[in-house]
Amino acid sequence: MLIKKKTVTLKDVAKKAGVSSSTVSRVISKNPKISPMTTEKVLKCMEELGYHPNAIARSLVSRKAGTIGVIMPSTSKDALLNPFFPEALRGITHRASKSGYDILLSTNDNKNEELAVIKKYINSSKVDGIILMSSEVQDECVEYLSSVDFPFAIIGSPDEGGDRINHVDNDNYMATYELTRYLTMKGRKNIAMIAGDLSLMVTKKRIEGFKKALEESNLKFDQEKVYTGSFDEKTGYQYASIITDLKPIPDAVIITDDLVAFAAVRLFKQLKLEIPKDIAVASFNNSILSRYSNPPLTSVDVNALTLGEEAINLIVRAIEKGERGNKIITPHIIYKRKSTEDD
Amino acid sequence: MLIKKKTVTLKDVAKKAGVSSSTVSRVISKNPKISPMTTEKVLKCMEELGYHPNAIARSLVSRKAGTIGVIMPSTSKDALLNPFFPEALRGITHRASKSGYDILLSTNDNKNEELAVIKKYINSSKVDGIILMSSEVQDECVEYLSSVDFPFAIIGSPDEGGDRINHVDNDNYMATYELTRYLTMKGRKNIAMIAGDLSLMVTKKRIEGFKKALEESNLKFDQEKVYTGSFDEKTGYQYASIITDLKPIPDAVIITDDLVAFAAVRLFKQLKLEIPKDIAVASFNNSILSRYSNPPLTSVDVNALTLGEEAINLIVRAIEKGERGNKIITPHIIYKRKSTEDD
DNA sequence: CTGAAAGCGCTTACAG
DNA sequence: CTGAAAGCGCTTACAG
Repeated sequence: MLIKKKTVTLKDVAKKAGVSSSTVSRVISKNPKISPMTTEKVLKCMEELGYHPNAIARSLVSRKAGTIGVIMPSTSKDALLNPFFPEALRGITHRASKSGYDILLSTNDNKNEELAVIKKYINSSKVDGIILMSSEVQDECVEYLSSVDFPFAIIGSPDEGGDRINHVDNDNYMATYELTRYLTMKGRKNIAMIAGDLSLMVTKKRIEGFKKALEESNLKFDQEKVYTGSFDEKTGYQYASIITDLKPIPDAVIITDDLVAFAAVRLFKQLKLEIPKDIAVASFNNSILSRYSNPPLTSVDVNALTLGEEAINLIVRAIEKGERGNKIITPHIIYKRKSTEDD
Repeated sequence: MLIKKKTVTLKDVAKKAGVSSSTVSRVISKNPKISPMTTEKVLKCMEELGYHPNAIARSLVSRKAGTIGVIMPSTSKDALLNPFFPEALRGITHRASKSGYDILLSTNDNKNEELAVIKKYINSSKVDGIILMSSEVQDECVEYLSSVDFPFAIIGSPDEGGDRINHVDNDNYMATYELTRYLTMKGRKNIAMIAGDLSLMVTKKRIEGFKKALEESNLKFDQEKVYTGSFDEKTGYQYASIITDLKPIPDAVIITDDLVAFAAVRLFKQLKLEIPKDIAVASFNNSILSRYSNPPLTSVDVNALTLGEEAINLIVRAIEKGERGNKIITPHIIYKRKSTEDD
């Protein structure tokens, strides 16, 4: 058994400094009413005793946990393999610490569990606010958080009630519109799309942007050529092989994740399709994979780091000022690479 | 301004149930002395009032935060891009929630900040224990945690004092030994190594294993052919080009990260070297990259998920039973793929 | 500018 | 099996 060092409390400091607890407390919270002399004396005693305020005790009385809960999506087990999440997480932790908050991280296996975690965090008063790293169509977690009016922010877009829900997102509609238009300008006329999980808001938006761009290019939007399903390696192969079975084979494909695109590219190459000559490939996330692919892939950088940082800005305002319905659109960048550039 | 719903406290439940606070508290903590009748009555009142115990208040009196701090390494900015970390994180959060702990996550930009975060966590009583996701030679964070005897565990190996420090690791020495021996059995006689950051313990161990295997194979260990430096894309290109400038060019190279290996492979191919005929490539982490590479890369799977889970097991025992110096070795698997198999 | 007192929401010996 | 009381380490009106 280890010898438990008696913890130094505010009281000890007060006694040593010959002042009241109130005064010490005020020095800690930098209350300007305390005289410089007293402040200095107290500070010195704190130093000498090695005193550190107990965050738990402060939380109890101030009713602020000083903590933000971050909920990783349950959608896909390999979600964390997608560099989007770690990158956004980095933005979150970084900005949070600057804003004086700690991050409570949770992963979960399914939506029920996700909701349970959220309720636990809220009911136990462990967090002051919550960030949802993704949102689904008809997301029950979003609905719950809205219904109890607990401070929260979404990375992504809510299905509905966007004017009441804090969220930060790229303009996925516009990004996909631009990407598609770029392909049509390059002369592509038969464009397929591997769009991701249809229960995700992002998927919905991207398909809309895709559709709009085709229409404006006087190309037919063919629902049959929009493939939806979970994001993983298999998906890439699977849909890519369906696509190559089409007659005629599409001359371009937009894929909503580099990982999936990478897998698709491999199949195309196995089938001796030349990229971009026979089929152009454009994807999202601009991960290292897209740069390392052969040929390098044109990809939309969604700037996950910024999304994470802005999510913290939103949640802090929600917590400290009660703000709701703030919306931030962060810029995306289309990196044009060999996979779509034939010249 | 939102109407602040008065929070339901234990007292409210007590009043409604017509019992004392003590009794309600005992029901919460499932104290077996409370009669079934009373328990039921209290439970019913809790239900009806929508009562949930306040974790902060419990923490204050029980002196347990119910939280484990996880420190991401500061070594490399793109550390989170390496799938090792997200994967380990998933193991951590998953097992932690099963053990009744929440995870406080921190990233930081440098070692000083890392130490500052650790001190903050400890001094403010926000965490019951700390997991370090990597360890350096002469790691000041390890030294600090040891000196104050705060419960902590390392994913990786400590530089010294291993018998007093809880840690979970692969046998990196053995893994690299095996990998090297495998290459020598395949007839490779001139093996180089891109070993990673020399300040990391893992680098040290792997180099030792490499050396040992060469000696046992009666091959000369040439310090000149062990390249150390930070883990990033550039490193791959850089050292790969140094290697290809050697005369004769090595017939195999071991690279301690898939990402770096991937970059190296690209350069080899640009220089028209055939893999594995001219140069075999073996790496670590078995990320998706290694499978997607052309040719697919032989890679050591370190099983990051398990490392994360075991780290929680260690820290929980450290917190709840005061255990120190526990050591867990988790198995690695060498996935042999085309990049080393010529036949 | 400073202090005494009450209280944040719980737990835990102690007593019965 | 249950309750009254003290206390965890802080903050914050209130009073001066």
